[in-house]
Formats: sequence, C-alpha cells, structure tokens
Amino acid sequence: MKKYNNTTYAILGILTTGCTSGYEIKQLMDKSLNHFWKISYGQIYPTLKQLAEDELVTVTTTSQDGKPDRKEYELTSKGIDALEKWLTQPIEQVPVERNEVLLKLFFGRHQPTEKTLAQLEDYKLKLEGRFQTYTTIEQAIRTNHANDPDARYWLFTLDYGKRTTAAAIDWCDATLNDPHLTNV
Amino acid sequence: MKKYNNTTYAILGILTTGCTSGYEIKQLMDKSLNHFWKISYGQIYPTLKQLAEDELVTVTTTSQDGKPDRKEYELTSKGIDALEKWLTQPIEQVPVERNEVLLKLFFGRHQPTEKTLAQLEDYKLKLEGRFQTYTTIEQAIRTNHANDPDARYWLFTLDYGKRTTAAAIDWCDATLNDPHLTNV
DNA sequence: TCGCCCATGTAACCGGTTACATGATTTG
DNA sequence: CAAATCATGTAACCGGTTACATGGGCGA
Repeated sequence: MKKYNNTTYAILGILTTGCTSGYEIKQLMDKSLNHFWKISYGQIYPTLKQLAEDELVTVTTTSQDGKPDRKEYELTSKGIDALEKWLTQPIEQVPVERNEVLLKLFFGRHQPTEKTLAQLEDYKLKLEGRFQTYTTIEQAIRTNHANDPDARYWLFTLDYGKRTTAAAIDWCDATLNDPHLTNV
Repeated sequence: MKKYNNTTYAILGILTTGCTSGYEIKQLMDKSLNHFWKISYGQIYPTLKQLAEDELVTVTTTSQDGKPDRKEYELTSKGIDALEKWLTQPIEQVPVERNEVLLKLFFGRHQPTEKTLAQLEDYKLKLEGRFQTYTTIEQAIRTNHANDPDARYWLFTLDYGKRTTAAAIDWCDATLNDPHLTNV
C-alpha cells in the first residue's frame, strides 16, 4: 500500500467525522485539531484530488443554486483500511520542536538581562493566552459534544496541550526568578 | 536591514561560541541546541555563503596538510549587530507543534482500545528516553562548562525540555489510566 | 581492508504557506 | 456599499532533508 504523509491521513480521518467538502474539512480542522495539526487550502485541495485518484475517496460534484459548486468526498473501504492501518503504526520518533524563544535565550549572554526578562514575560503571556484557548475549547466540547463518541479523544488531546503549556508557563516563572539571571 | 530566517540567526549565534567552520558549527549544534533547533549541512553551507556575501561574516580559507581545506568564518560588527537586534525582538507567535501521536489519538474511535494503549505506551517510552538524554546533557554541561558564561543559558533551555517532557509523560500516565479509555 | 573522521558542497525532492483568481450571496 | 461567507483552485516561493560526490588520513 502506498505511503502518505501525516497530513493526508489527517484529511482522511477528518472525513470520518461527517464533513464532506474541502471547505468543510478546513473549517472543522481549524476548530478541532488546529492546536496540533494546522493545514491550509493549498494542501487540502491537491490532497483530496490525489486521494480520489488513488480511490481512497469518491467524489460527487453537486451544484447548489445561489452557491458555488461543491465537491463531496466520501471515504471508500480502501480509504478506511488505509486510515486504520496508519492509526496502529507507532511513530518513528518524537520530532524536535523548534523553539524560537529557546534559541534566543541560548544566546542570552549577548544581551542585557532586562531584554531577556522581557522576552520571557512576553512568551509567558502568549502561553497563558494559549492555555485559555484550550480551556475554552474544552468547555465547548463538553457542552456541545457531550454524547459524541469522538469527544473523549478530543479531550485527551486538549489535556495534553494544557499540561505541556502549563509546564512551559511554570518554566517561565522559574527562569524569571532564577538568581543566576536576576543577580548578574 | 535585511531579514533572515531563524536558522540563519542560529548560525550567526553559534559563531560567537568559538567555532569557525561549517563542519564545527554542525558539530556544536548537534550537541548543544539539537533538542530545539536541528540543522543539516544542506542549510549550513549555503547560509554561510549568503552571510559572507552580505558581509555579516568574513571568510578565510586555510589549507591544512593531511586534511581538506577549511573555511574559517568570523562575525563582523555588522553581523553582531544583526544578531543582537534579532535577539531583542519578541517572537511573533508561539508556533503550532505538530504531534503525530495526538493526531492518531484524535481518531482513536476507529481503533480497538488496546492499540491506542500500545501507542501511548510506546510514546511514553520515547519521551522517557528523551528525558534521560536531557539529564545526561545537563550533567555534561555542569561538569565541562562550569565556568562558561554561556552555560547558564544552556541550562535554562534544558530545563524547559525537561519540564515539558515530564508533563507529556504525566499526560501519558493519566491517559493510560483514564477510565474513559480503559473501561469501554 | 573496512569504516569512520575530517571537510565542503549541490541537486532533487518534499511539505507547506501565501497570495492570487473567480464569483455569487448574505449581513451589517 | 462594504465586508464577510461560501467554495474551489493554482503558482510562486520558502525552508528543510536526503542522498550524493569528492578525497585524504587514521585506527581497529
């Protein structure tokens, strides 16, 4: 069986949740797995085309009056097989997450301490904003998708985001208060 | 002033730590900021060429007997300015970190629970390995670079890695023991 | 002798974003 | 009247990895 990249499987997977068009896929992704897998139309449309060629999905074009034409994609059994096979494969390795703040901090010696502190404060604020976003999404899922069988899995991914973000915020605090940084 | 990408600044920054050739840059990066900023020769050599053209660094080719020619790069004052200016700029936004395990977990409903558990166990093992690596590097810095003025900043970045990895491991444990997952 | 270390470099490729083009309808 | 929403798509570009080419020295 042909190998695809993870983004292709993300699209395949999202097709199981009831959305059918490229436009809908983008919308659903933006509000559900945006925090760990963002994608753009520049990927979605060509990928759907490819998936149709490979018969992992079928296409039906429907014309709607007053609205642009719409292509509806549906998973084939071949598509479901491919998705399920991918799901069970363990990941090869945990990828390195690039972090611009750490990169700047790494060269912190070439900068007055107050600038470093400002950088950390700014980062902390951004992380706190992100944490808030996670909490908001979590509430939305709990109220709007209480009976959705997918919901529990979505909450797991949010919990991951909250925990790692909280740890990063704690690190900001610890570093901001580190005597090695403040008493130079 | 021209804008460069972060990798270019990473190279610029690493040139302040005493290494001079492309080969040395790669080596130092592999053992110091590899955990949050990996790069390959395919980026290093063309970037150094560009930096020399833009006069942020100077080049001197030295021939060594018994060894291949070697190009030594040195920061110019213009290069130092560019680096310092970049250092103080706050980051635009915290980037989305793609996570293949979360992506698979998100579609966990289409998989038997035991497979999901296996995926999580595997992930946890990999994270524990990474945590160990961080601890090892930390010890190495404390013993080999005790008096290096850069060392404290390096330790901050390691602390970040340790904290966020530990949080991810905790999440694995919590999810593995979550009754929503184990009693289906 | 095999493979690693030193050392530089490039071409092909991949994954992804951004900006653009098109165009009707609805909402403020 | 402007702007957003619905809807599809492509071309240019960017950042990055991988694989390859070259070639002497050195240790097991």
